[in-house]
Amino acid sequence: MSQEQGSKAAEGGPRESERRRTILRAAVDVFASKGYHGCRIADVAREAGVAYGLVYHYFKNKDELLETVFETGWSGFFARVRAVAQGEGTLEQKVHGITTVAFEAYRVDPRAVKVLIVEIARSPGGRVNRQTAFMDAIQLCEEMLSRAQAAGELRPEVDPKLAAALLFGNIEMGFTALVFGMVDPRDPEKMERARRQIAGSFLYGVLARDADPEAPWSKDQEKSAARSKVARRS
Amino acid sequence: MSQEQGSKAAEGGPRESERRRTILRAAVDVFASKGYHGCRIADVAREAGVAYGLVYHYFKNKDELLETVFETGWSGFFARVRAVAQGEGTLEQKVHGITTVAFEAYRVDPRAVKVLIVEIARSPGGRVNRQTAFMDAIQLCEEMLSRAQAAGELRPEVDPKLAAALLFGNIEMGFTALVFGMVDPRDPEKMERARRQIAGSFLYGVLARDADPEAPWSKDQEKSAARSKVARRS
Amino acid sequence: MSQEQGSKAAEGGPRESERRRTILRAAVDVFASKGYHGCRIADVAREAGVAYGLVYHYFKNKDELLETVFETGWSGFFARVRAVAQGEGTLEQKVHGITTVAFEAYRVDPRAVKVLIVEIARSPGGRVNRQTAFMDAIQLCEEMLSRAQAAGELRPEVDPKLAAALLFGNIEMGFTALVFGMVDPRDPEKMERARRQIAGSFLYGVLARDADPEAPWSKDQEKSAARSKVARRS
Amino acid sequence: MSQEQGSKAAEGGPRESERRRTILRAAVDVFASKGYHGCRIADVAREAGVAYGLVYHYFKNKDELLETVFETGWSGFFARVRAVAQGEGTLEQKVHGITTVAFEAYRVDPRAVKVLIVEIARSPGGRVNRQTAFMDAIQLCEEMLSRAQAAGELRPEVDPKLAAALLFGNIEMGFTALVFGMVDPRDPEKMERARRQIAGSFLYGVLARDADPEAPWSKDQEKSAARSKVARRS
DNA sequence: CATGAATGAGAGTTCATTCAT
DNA sequence: CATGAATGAACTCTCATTCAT
Repeated sequence: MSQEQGSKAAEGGPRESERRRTILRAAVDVFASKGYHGCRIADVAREAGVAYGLVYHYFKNKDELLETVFETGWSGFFARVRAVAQGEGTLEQKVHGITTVAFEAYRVDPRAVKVLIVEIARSPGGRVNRQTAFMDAIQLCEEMLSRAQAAGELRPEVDPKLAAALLFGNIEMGFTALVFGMVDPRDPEKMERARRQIAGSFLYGVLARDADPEAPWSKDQEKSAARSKVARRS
Repeated sequence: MSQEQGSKAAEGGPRESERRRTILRAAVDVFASKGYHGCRIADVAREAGVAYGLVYHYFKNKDELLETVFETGWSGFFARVRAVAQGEGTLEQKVHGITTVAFEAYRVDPRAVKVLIVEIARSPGGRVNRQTAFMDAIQLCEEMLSRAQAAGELRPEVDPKLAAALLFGNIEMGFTALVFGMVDPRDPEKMERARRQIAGSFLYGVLARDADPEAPWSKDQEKSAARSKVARRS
Repeated sequence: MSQEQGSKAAEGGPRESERRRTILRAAVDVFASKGYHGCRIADVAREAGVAYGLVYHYFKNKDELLETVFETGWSGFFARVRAVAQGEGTLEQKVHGITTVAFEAYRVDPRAVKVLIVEIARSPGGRVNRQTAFMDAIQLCEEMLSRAQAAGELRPEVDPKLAAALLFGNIEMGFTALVFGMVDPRDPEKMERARRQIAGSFLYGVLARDADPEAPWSKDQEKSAARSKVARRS
Repeated sequence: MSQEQGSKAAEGGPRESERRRTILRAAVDVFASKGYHGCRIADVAREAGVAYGLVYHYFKNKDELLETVFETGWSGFFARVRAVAQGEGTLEQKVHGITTVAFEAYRVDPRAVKVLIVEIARSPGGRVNRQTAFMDAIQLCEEMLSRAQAAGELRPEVDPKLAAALLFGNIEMGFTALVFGMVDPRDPEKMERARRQIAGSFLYGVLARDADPEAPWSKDQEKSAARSKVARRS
């Protein structure tokens, strides 16, 4: 997706038209603030500072524009989640890794995340792509959880599919809390605490509890901090 | 809601117009299947089997119709949640009660819940009411959690507001899983297991663990099941 | 029009239903304040304090309602104008009489006059009745003027038809001045002065001047004629 | 207006869109024949030979279209009237000038005048502009008459404001007579005679009568009658 | 590439009119 | 007589999409 280098412009333009990206960027912003249905192509064009006929040079129609916004935003997120889910580490590490990916995405581009969450993930009658994509992520985590379960990290009575859904439910609710202004996104410490609570809450609910007498996010910050990122299992 | 007797004002007083309820019901169904933006007033009218203009006899405009769908659905849900949150019982019982209320609502009228979740709770630029209502519920739970925290039921380092949000995040994601077809709503046992996982997952994450060494979904099912306040039928 | 003694009840009901008159009255008021097109039947009904289905008991449709408002208001006015125009007296007396009738009508029921002037006399594509009625009045005055012309009261070169139209033009503009608030209708003296100026202005323009050899506004007729800037043809 | 050359901005600068003018022209015609309320935007579009939506490309809504029709027609008329009223000449010359401006406007574009008179000047609940504009013209003439009165041209007992209103009342009634078909607009001579009767009628009513100390409609009819203005040719 | 005028189907809303009670 | 729920045609306005320049 990012390698569209074959420039159509003759001289030597880089991968993707500058204009196209401008429009995409504008679309993210406008969708985020007014919603997909609440905005007009003209709004996107104005935000991008181009004539609105130009939008149709780069995108077949409004829906494809939304689709592209989705792809662009989602593919990066998905790739990072997959890297974590299929990489090395304990389940705990992976869960913290996934939440970190999510929160980082929000920090970098909250608007894009908002569009993903609000406009796309739940749009009724959504195109196949979107539902599929969302399911893909859950599927990915389900597999991760199944492997963990097989390895004894996850309690056997937990349903991996539902647990995967809940993981994203937690993440999404965290975002919602951000979007609704319940947490100040500019306070890194609060953000990190929220993230840890989300990951921790999930983990407590599903982790096998054979060997961990300790509190998830005990007063002993060092300890808990140490746990989050790196993982350790005594 | 279930007593549709023939006469207009036979037994229960003046009530609400039969037709008005028919339209409201149709609106719920149409919104649920095609989304607010994707449906036309004509669809609602056809679904209700009434003339186009009659919708406007009972509702000022499309938006007020949505608003009313919201109020109608939400107020009942909210009242039940409040009864549980402000009633008697341990935090654990209450959390199980709240999730039970939510799942019961879904069982009774999945379409209405879908509209609440998909169309309203997240609609961008939503009317004050909707956002407020959602916040109200979280506020309610926050207070419940604060009291529990003061009583030592909740670990002190947990942020009640965020925890309240996460509780609803869990519930909502459970619904989403249902809506997306990940759990078959007609299988009561699966439903109950999902509910218990959601409640349990949340509780594990926040409960003080001095007094309850036991797992919520331990083998000893009777106990935890018994706690489920609302929908238990011993 | 003024003898509405009868009771509404069946036993001794006179000519017209009480309710019907109430509705008619309301129609006059509503038409006067919001215009024919700007109001709904519901407005008339509300103003009259009746259910709006009732309007259709007494009037076939909205247009007939307007028509009736017109007839009711116009017939009285027309009858009085005719009495003056076809009665005894000099042309001067008659003209003063006609203006007096008009101003009196305004004093008694300004709203009705406003409807007559604003809504009916000039409505485009008006029904035959309305135009006819207006023309009838002009016709009436034309005949009056023709007789006066034959009697030497009117200068021979004056066109009676145009003069008749101008008479009503003067009257109407006087009303317009009232409607627009340029003259306070509650000041009888000002009203009378306005009326006299209107009648006088008209009379000056058309009366025969047997004994006035002098030019109206300059001794030198040629000169003044020559002054007519644009359209003069020496 | 008459130079419809092919190119968009060939000779006269940027101007106004050709299409916009076409639509405006069509609006005048349609309003004139069916009235503002009686016509649909579709009628205007069809008359103009353009697509429905284009009307909304150039005008915000139906009301703005009417407003623009008004401005366009009125501003030209008003400017000409002002040029006369504030220019050089005797009161008599000016009054003749003003009536000439009005009749000329009718000759050039009777439809536009009809819309001005029938649809706008009297529309109930009209926008500020319209009423204001009408008042402006009367105000203009009132000032003209006041100056004339100070100069002794106007009889002192005449109220300039009312007289100004009556002048326009006369003019307007002349138009009405034309609109109603009482005078054939294609007969220049009849038109001119009507115009002169209107101007003369007004002048007789208000001009100072240096040689006539008597009341306008005194008992001494002969004298006052003598002043008839319209058509005498010594 | 870029522009924005032009198109027209579609949707929300109004309201005159009917009719069962 | 009286009521107001019910009907649906008509109309305004929007906006995605096309296309000539």
